[in-house]
Amino acid sequence: MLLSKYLAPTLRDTPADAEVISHQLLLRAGYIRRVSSGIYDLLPLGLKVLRNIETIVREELDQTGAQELLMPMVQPAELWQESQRWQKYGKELLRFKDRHNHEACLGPTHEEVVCDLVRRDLRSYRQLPLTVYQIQSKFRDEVRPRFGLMRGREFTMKDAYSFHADEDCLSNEYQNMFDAYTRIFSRLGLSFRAVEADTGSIGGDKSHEFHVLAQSGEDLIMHCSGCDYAANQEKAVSKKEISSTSNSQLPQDVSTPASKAVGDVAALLDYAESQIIKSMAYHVQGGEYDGQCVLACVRGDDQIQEIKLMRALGADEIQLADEAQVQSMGSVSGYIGPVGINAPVWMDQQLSTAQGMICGANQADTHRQHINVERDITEANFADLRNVQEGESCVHCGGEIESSRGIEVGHIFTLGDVYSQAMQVGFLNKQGRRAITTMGCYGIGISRLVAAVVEQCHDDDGICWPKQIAPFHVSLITLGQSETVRTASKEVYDQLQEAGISVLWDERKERPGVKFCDAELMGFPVQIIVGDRGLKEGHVEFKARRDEEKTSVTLSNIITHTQQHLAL
RNA sequence: CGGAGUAUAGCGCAGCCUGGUAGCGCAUCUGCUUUGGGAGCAGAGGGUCAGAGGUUCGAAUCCUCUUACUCCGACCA
Repeated sequence: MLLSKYLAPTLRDTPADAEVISHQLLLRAGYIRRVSSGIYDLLPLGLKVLRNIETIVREELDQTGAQELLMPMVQPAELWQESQRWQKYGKELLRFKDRHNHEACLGPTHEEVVCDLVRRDLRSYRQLPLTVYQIQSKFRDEVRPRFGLMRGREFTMKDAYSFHADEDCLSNEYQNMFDAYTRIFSRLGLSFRAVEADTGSIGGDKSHEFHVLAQSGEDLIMHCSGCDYAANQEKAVSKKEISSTSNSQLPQDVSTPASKAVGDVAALLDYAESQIIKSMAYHVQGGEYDGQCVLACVRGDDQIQEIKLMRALGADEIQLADEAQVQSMGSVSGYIGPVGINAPVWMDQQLSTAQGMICGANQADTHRQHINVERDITEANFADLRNVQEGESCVHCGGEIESSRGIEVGHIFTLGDVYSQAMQVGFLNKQGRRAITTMGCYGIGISRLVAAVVEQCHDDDGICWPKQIAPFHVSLITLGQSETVRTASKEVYDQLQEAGISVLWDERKERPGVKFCDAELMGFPVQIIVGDRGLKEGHVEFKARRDEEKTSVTLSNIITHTQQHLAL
């Protein structure tokens, strides 16, 4: 391919609206262009990378015995109504009507469609297990698309779905997928980590996320320095040592004018922050407490983890209560406490045996001290509601918990029968009885991976693609316009292609500096430079993208030298 | 959806406060020179100043509304 004819427009300046490095470099190096918020053109270079990633994903999934198929992007509302998700999914589901006034949506995920497909033909346990997958465009009308390919509204995803006769079989496949994912991300040359995760709106119970470690990651993951334990912050647990105080005094109000924040109260009354019960009122939607307010409590030096709270409550959505809602609970904002409040109380389990605590007294400028949770808050429910913090101890090995930022590029779930029950994906089991399949689902954000790789593989000059997914193996750079260099370049160009090495030939009438800079920016693993200077001695120059130095190689050796470097 | 901001040539920006000829750098085109890490000189093209309304003799500039985009929060591959 000749660069002069190739649609790979590079930019000298960084576009102002690109925040993260992958977005900037992909725009500057001519891989992507923005069409609309969260919606991108993949230019030829970008598409090549995407396809190369797909190939690796495909190879590894085919290895597991999963079968590739392709489901539609446009999906009828009926299927989503059947699974109840037409109501539950919210605004991320882009809905519209066709010319017959039938409601439909753009698929953000394909559980409904795949269940509908499988249930039509599934008769017997003998047909199970079955795993299918597809690589396809998804559309999620994200509230806030950002960071280019990292969080688009339209994006390419590999999604796989497995169907099983029993839980053991599902566990098996889950592990298969876990292993396949590990191979995939390793082959992509990524530094990544699998972490325990919350299952979110997809539902089900067991779940791991695969995170590419990067400063720009949107997720916080907690992991142990001493063992394999790693979890998304939404899910992470830890041991926290708290020096227990015993208290025999009875609860007593204490005046705390203008002291709402935990720190103020602690300072005023000379308490440790961990002696304070931090109380937050939430308005709940969905589940047992639908439409009500509940009170959530953690120690003053902890943070409430709202995802954990939502799961404990079985809620679909929670929001901090507003002033009026706080009043309806019989309290005053800033002085909320679990004693005598007119609302269900949920406390972090660390508080279950706490003594000598202080909390809001539900009246202005007043707190209540000498609280023993067991004695004084008898109606409370307990659950893990707190955010794990760095430096706490691992529940498995006692090691220290550390945190990293990560880009979620894969997520695997055991779904159980959440969808198969709703969609009635049934079969006859060994006993001849009708049973419902148990399911797993497994996603990889392919287009997000393009960005994630760039986040991990770049330097000040541009992208440094791993050779497995680089759009071309070689940038062939011709310096000058002389007949000699052209002829020599053409020869190298032809021979590379014959050897199965893909090459983008920069034969433009540009100055050397421009060509070098563009080559670094685009980031192919190898640069071969043909100039009059070297040709006089019968050689060209070879430069690996990651190396500073160029080496001289004779014209006759350049192909094998390149082959060896790429290990093709 | 809440909060904050931006919108002027392909990209990066100035001009706006204090209303009066639409500008700079890079990119593009032509010519000459140059040619091993984003060249120099000379010339040229390119704009409904996001859109609509208003104020005014006169609006990129002041006012109102609309739209798009970005950033910060809650959701996700």
